[in-house]
Parts: sequence; C-alpha cells; structure tokens
Amino acid sequence: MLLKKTIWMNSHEGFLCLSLVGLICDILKNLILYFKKSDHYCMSNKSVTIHELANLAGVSIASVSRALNGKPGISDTLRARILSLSEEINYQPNVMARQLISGKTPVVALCMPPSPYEFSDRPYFVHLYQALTLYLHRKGLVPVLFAYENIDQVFSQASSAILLGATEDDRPEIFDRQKFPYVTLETGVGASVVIDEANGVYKLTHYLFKKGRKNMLFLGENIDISTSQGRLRGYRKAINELGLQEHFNNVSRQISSSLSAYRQMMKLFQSSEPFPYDAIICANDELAVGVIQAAEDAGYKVPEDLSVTGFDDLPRFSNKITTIHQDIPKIAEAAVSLLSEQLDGFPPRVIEVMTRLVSRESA
Amino acid sequence: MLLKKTIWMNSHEGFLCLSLVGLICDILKNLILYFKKSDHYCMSNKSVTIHELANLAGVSIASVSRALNGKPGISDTLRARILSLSEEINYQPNVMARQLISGKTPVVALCMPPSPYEFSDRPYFVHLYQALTLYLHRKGLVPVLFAYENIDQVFSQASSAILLGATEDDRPEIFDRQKFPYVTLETGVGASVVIDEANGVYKLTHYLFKKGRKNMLFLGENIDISTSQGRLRGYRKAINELGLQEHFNNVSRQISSSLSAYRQMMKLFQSSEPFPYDAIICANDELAVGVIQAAEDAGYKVPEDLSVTGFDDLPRFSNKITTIHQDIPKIAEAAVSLLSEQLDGFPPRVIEVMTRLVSRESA
DNA sequence: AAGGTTTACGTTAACGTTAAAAGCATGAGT
DNA sequence: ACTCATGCTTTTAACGTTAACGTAAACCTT
Repeated sequence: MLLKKTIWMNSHEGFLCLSLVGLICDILKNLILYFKKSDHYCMSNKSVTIHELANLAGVSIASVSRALNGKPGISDTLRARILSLSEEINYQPNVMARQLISGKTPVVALCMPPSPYEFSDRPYFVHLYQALTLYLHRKGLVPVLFAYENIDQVFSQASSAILLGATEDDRPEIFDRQKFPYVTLETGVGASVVIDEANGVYKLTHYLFKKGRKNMLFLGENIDISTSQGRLRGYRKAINELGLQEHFNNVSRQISSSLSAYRQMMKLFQSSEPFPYDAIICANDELAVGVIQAAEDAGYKVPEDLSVTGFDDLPRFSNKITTIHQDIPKIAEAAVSLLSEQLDGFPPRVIEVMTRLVSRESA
Repeated sequence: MLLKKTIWMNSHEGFLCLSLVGLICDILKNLILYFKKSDHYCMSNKSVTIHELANLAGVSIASVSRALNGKPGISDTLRARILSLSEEINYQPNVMARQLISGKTPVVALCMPPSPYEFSDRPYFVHLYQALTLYLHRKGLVPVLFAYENIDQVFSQASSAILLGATEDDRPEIFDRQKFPYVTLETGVGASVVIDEANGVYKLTHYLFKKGRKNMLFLGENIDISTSQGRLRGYRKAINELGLQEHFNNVSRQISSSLSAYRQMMKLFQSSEPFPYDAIICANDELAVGVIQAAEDAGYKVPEDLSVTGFDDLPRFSNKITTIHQDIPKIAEAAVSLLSEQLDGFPPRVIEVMTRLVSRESA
C-alpha cells in the first residue's frame, strides 16, 4: 500500500523536510547495513571454471587439472595446448575449492602485539611486515593480520603463525599445547629467528679500533629492551678483548631517541673539556643521528674528530652513517623457513641471522 | 640392498666423519624442503564436521546448519539442543567450505605502499593497522596484507581492498576498470576517508586565542606532505578570522622531527630577544615534543610563557601535550563501512572523520 | 606372440557446507 | 473422510577442485 498525498509547504518547511528526508535516508541505509552484517562479503569474481576450460579444450577436467598442476600422466602436446588455452581465457583456479579439497590452508597468521605502543615506533617492524608479506606471497602463502585480542581465531583460520613483538616469557602456551606451529622473533625460545646483534657490535668495535679509536662510548637507550642489551654485550666483549676502558651511557627513549641523544651529547661536549671520547657507538641509527647533529653543532668534525656508528641501517636515517645492516628480507625468509620445517614435522629450532658492517661517512 | 661394512678409523677421522654426516643431513633436509616447496601448507586442524555433529545429535545436517546460522524452520528446542551440543564438542564450521558454497570471500586486501620509507616512520599507520585488524575481525572479515608488487593477486584473492598510503594521482586504474571496491585514506577521491585536520587546527587556534595568545607560530615539516598542508590551512583560516599576524616556520623531517624542531626553536630562542611568540602550533606531536624540550632547556615555562600544541595524540608522545586527537578506531570503522557500502551497490563516497581537541598540560 | 607394465586419458567420488526441494506428520476446513 | 495448508525435518543437489580408480592402447619382456 502506497501513501499518496500532496503536502503544501513554504520554502522554510521545504528545507526542513528535505534535510529530514536526508536524515531518514541515512538512518535507513545504516539500518540496512546493520542488518546485512553477515553479508558483507562480495561475490568473488565468478571466473571461468575448470569445466569450461575442459569443454573448450575438448578434454576432461582431469586432464586439465593434471596439466595445470604439472602432474604426470598427460602428453606434452596436450599439456601445452591446455596451458596456452588457459592463458588465453585467463583461467584462475578457485582458491577456496582448492583449499577445501586439500584440507589445507595457506594462511599464515601475523600476530601483532597487544599494545602497538612499543611496536609502532620501531620502523624496523614495518619493514619486516613488508618483507614478510612479499616473501609469503612468493611462496604461495597468505599473510593474515591478527591482533592478540583474537588470537583464539588463529587456530581455526591459519596453518601457522608468526608472532611479532612476543617476549621470552610472554609466549602463548595455547600454541604449545595445541602443537600449533609458530615462530617468534628475537626470543631464542622454540622456533625463533635471532639476529646476531652482539656479534655485529663486536665487529664494529674492532673495526673502530683498527681505525685508531681508543676511547669508545656506547650510547644505549632503555637498557631493559632486550635488543639494546645484546648490542651492549657485543661492545663489552670487544672492549675487554682489546684491553680498553668501558664507557657506557644510557638515555631514555620515552620522548624521542635522537633528541635525547642530542641533548645528552651536548651536555657531554660542554661539561668535559677536552672531550674524552673519539668514538660513539650508538645502539641504533636514530641515536646516531642525534649524536652526529650534536657533534656538528658543537664544532666537532665527524668522522675526523669523532667516529659515530649506528645500528639497523634503515633507509630513512642511515644514508651517511656507518652502521650495522640488518638483512630484513633474510630475517623474513628465515621465519618462513622455520614455519615450513615445523609443518614438515621437523622440530622447532633457532636460526641466527648474520648482520653486516656497512662503512659510510660517519666512521 | 644395504651396504654392510665395518670401517676402522682413528678419532680424528671419526670427528671428520661425524661433521660430514651432519653436513649431509643438512643438505638432505634442505633438499627435501626445496622440493616440497608447493606443499608448505598445513593440514587445517581436521576438526569435527557438521555431519558428526548431526550424527551425535541424531538429526540431519540441514537442521544443524539452520540451527547454527539462525535460520528459521526449526523448533526452538531442537535449536537449543544442537547449539549446546555444538558448544560442548567445540564445533568450528569449516571456513573454506563456507566460502566455496557461497562464492564469497571475506578477504579484504590491505595494500602497503611500494616503499615503506614514508610509511614506516609514521607510527600513526601502525596504529591504523591495528585498528583495522580489530574491526575487520569483529565484522567477520579477514585482513590480508598485500604489497603493491603483487597487487594483481588482489583480484583473485580478495573481495575488496584498503589502500594505505595511496596518493590522489597514484591510485590504481586497474581497480577502477574492474569495478573492484576499494577505499583510500586522505585522498578525498572515490571512496575515501578524510580527517578534518584543517578544522582541528582551526578549533585549536581559536582555543589558544581564547586563552589570550596573540602571536602564534605554526611549525610544520616538509610542506609537500598533504597532511601538513591541511593543518596549515586550518591555522591560516583561524588567524585571518581573528585578524592576527600569520607566522609560519617549516623544518625538514629528513632527519628526526623532534630534533629538527628542537634545534629550530633553540635558534629562535637565541636569536630574538625578547621571544616574539606566545604559542607554537606544531603540525604533529613529535614536533611538539622537540619544542617543549627546547623551551624547557632555554628557561621558558610551558604553558605559562609559551603554549605548545601537537597533532595526532599518539600514546607515546602526547601524555602531557595539548593536542588534536585522531580517532583511529573511527577511521578504521569508516573505511570498512565504505567497503561494505560499495559491496552493497552504493556508490563510493567520502567520509570525513572529526577530530577532537584534547586539553592537557602544554597549553 | 602372449603376458605384463606403462602411459594417457576419462569417470567419479570425495571435501564440508548451504539451500532448494521433498517428505511427513499434524491440524483445520470442506 | 478427503483435501489442503503448515511447521518441522530429511534428502539431495549443488560449489570447483583434486585424487583415486577404470579403461583402453601402446610399449616392453621373455
């Protein structure tokens, strides 16, 4: 039943009415969207199926399947014909059907730490995401993001998981109990990728010694962070070997790493004349940036008067810094290998990824 | 045929042999892994199926399906019985079968920009990832990471896409041609979420004026970045309305935002006595951190002598800064709504997310 | 040359789910 | 008593793919 009625109104009322109609439309749309909540998906491009391809080629679907999957039991000529035809009509095998029949899922869960606080201001992690995404796709795997809040969904949706930002004692026992394959970074427990950070700084310290540096200061931040600790350890080992005096300084990363480093250095430059150090080994590139700027502003020449080194070699900071390069693609590759190994039944193990000294202008 | 032979060797040879065996084992393992490359997936936990559940309940699979999906045509008692039994045996419906039968995929592609350069050092994006992940999961959608390098795979694997870090002129025409639903951020073209940044700074400027500030400096960075431009626009509008003098200063973000801001402010503090400004409006929180630190070091009191404001309200920086809060969960929600609307046939539109002034200690 | 083995293909049954169709009681209307 | 509708349940047919199985023909073996 339709309401049919003419309403007279003046222009003011008309405007009111129009905006009212707009409002009602909005409400209705939201209502529709609200109730269609289980139907948010889209038709997957209903592409050409294996049946149509088989029809066009005049063969059975089995032959097509064999041709496409490189399975034996088909003549080379037919295989070639099917493959070229498949190219021609741009056939894309249905991912869901494949998964259903095989009972396998290519989904790898990428689990983000509960609070992105620590996470978000380490650009290193974003680069790692990028590298993992590229590498997983190349392997035919699908990287799906998970927040720790819905970690229980990981089991039913993924085949394995990469835990970013997990700590040694904060690993999910659920995964262990269910024998669910997963990899952590920098924990060294279970299947884990660790970076030989200590060794990197160790090599770096020796490198500086060879360049004639004798009074090296290690500048770290928030020493409770495990990575900073490893880097300090490498410095200490080298310093002890070389019979030099150990100098350690720690700034807070509460605010901004480079600013903290800058102010700390400025204080040192002003308080102690002559300046007692000939090299500053920074726990990361951001600190190094601050140190170099401070040296410049205080009238010291880098690297002539003072060598400055960083760690990470992230593109934003380190175009001129002598630093330790982290091979992020290799780290991603190692993580995926560890998953594969576990899926193939091998026991979890630790892969150590090597770092590389990159000599640039600052040291 | 087994080789059976006793070999005598001395301990040195024995050690050599053992490490050789280890080496060979390693090579073999790598070979296995290499050739099994197409089989990286895992058996999806072969959980209980709808059939077993139906058997246990003594009913048909159709009734179970109806009960689980809240469809009508089933008695309340049976529905309750099936649901409780399903809980009991922890039945998880098979995602792949569901997708296959429905022809729909819940996959939403999250596309990362080609170079994470600009991307990685904006913590804001990481928070957005987190928010998007949470919200998509709540909606039953699956966030899958894609690099721009394999953007062509998006079509066959996802139902829609969220493009992070896309610019106005750098949007993929492929998506438009294929009528593939997608959302961009901050471009304002097609389906897009924009933040009323200009308005945020506009309100902030008025707020400072009400507090008695008359000489306000806007401190931006790399003005070519679109966000900085919008923020500057808001400042200009308010300043003109208030009949005040416009003051604009731009620092390079090449190095570190807060350090650049710190040095710039120090220069200003030292060069001009008395200091001409009573408020610094920073384009983001990082800059504000540097400004506040500089003021403190130069002996100025914040906010008594100098008001300092930021933008973004990211947890790391802004615990004490008066700033403009970006409602990241709301931005995520808006993006997903825009996708849903397009999937439901509505035309793409722009949603503007409002910002909010958060008054804290610095102004 | 008779038998077995390999090769190349076709047929068909899964995989777990949903939805349409069909069955089947029960009750009401004629 | 017969039809018809109704509410609940089962049966069955899809969805697109893979793999096990069948069936010929061709290719060896003795």
